[in-house]
Formats: sequence, C-alpha cells, structure tokens
Amino acid sequence: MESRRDIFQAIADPTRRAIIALIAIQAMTPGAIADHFDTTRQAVSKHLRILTECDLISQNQEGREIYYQLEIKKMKEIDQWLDPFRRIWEARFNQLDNVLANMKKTKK
Amino acid sequence: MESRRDIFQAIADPTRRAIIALIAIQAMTPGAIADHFDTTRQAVSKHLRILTECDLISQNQEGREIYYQLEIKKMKEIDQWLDPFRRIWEARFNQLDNVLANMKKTKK
DNA sequence: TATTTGTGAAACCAAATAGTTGCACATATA
DNA sequence: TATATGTGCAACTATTTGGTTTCACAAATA
Repeated sequence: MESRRDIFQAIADPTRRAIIALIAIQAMTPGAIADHFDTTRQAVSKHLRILTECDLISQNQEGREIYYQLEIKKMKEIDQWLDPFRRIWEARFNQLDNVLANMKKTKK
Repeated sequence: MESRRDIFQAIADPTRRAIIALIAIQAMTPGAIADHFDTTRQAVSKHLRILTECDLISQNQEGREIYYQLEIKKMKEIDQWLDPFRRIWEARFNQLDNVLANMKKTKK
C-alpha cells in the first residue's frame, strides 16, 4: 500500500538512524545488523524494508546472504533540503561578524 | 507527558516542514500559518506545540497575538548529524576526481 | 538426503500520530 | 459592557507505527 516512502519519515526512527550509521561504514547482512540492537531480526528486517522503499539503502545478494549498504547520494537530499536554512544561519553569523567589527571600531 | 521531543521526529511530518519553511522567512501567528494549509487552526496549533517542544521554534507574544519564529540554530543539529555522511560523499567525489584525472593522463 | 542457517512476509497487537469538534479564556473593539 | 477575535487545550477517532510471533523457503552444510 505504501507506494512512496519519505526520507524524512525514514530517518525519524532512532533505530533506523543507527542502522544508517552502521552500514555507512560497510555493507552488512540483516543478521549482523540485528546483533547490534535489542530488537528481533524481523523488526530490523522491517526497518530495512522501509529504508529500501525510499532508496536510502540498497541490497547486494551473495549466496543466501544479503548485504545492505547505504545509498550515500540519497542522503544528499536531506542536505539539499537544509540548504535554504543554511543560508539563513550563515547570514546571521555574518551579521554577528559585523557587530563584532563595529565593537572593535568603537573601541578604537 | 511528552518529556523530550526529537527533531527528526518533528521534521518527519510534511506539514511541519512546510510550517518551518514558512516562518523561516518571518515570524507568523498560528492563524496566519493555518491560512496556508487545508487543516484546521487547531491542527496547526498542535504542530506548533510539537515544534516548540523540541525547540525548533519559539514564540513571542504581542497583545493577544502570538508570533512563532524558527530557531535556526536548532536546525544546525540536523546539519551536524549529516556531517559524517557528508565526509563520505565528499570522499567519493574526490575518488571520482582522481578517476577523471587519470583518464586525462591516459589520454595524454 | 537431512539439517542448519539466513532471510522475507504475514498476522496480530499496543502505542503513537494527525486530524477533528467543542470548549475556555484573555484581549481587542463596538 | 457586550461582542468579536486569537489562541490553547481536552476529548474523541481513524490510521499508522514499531514491535512480536509464526511461518515459508532457498542456500549452505553434515
């Protein structure tokens, strides 16, 4: 039923964020990933499904083992969403810079 | 009861992301914000409550009107979470750079 | 071949979520 | 003062979520 998954919804869950961080270093099998958490392997499997649905991760079958890896380029979409806000906080920072510069001038 | 809110959970909802983008430009009242959406004012009010709980927005009362504004510095936390991943995709990009450089060399 | 291992999927469940309607209350305005 | 306006909060509801248990099945291994 869930046709289109959302990245932001995907990274909302702390376990999924941990999975992302884990497989960012190197591809891992569901079993190996599950060993890092308190939940069952099946719960991890569901998380992997959700992450796959929004293309944040991809799989690579080797025999009966399936290695999941992070699709790092998909993470860029979050970065892109952040971009206009980044511009705002950089502007604020520059304003602060000006304030400091003026303080220096006044001191002189 | 909701002790600690999570930024990632907060930005998971598309309406909340739209609210964030809206008040990033300038502070707005709940009524004015609600005019931009199909939902009721009360629903927007609940979203504002959630965004407030994780310090993504702050309020400023003026008479009977309450102006909500984005706490841009809180957005930086998302940027910081992204940081290790950013390092990864930049490394990939550099690798690609090397490939291109080598192709040039070979061509020569 | 029989068994173990690695995996996904279905069925079920408690809790959380996003929305609604209805209310209370303070601040403007007539 | 009476009324209109701006707001938050409580109660209720349908849906989604993250988890579990149980099962099916293919690939290794004895």
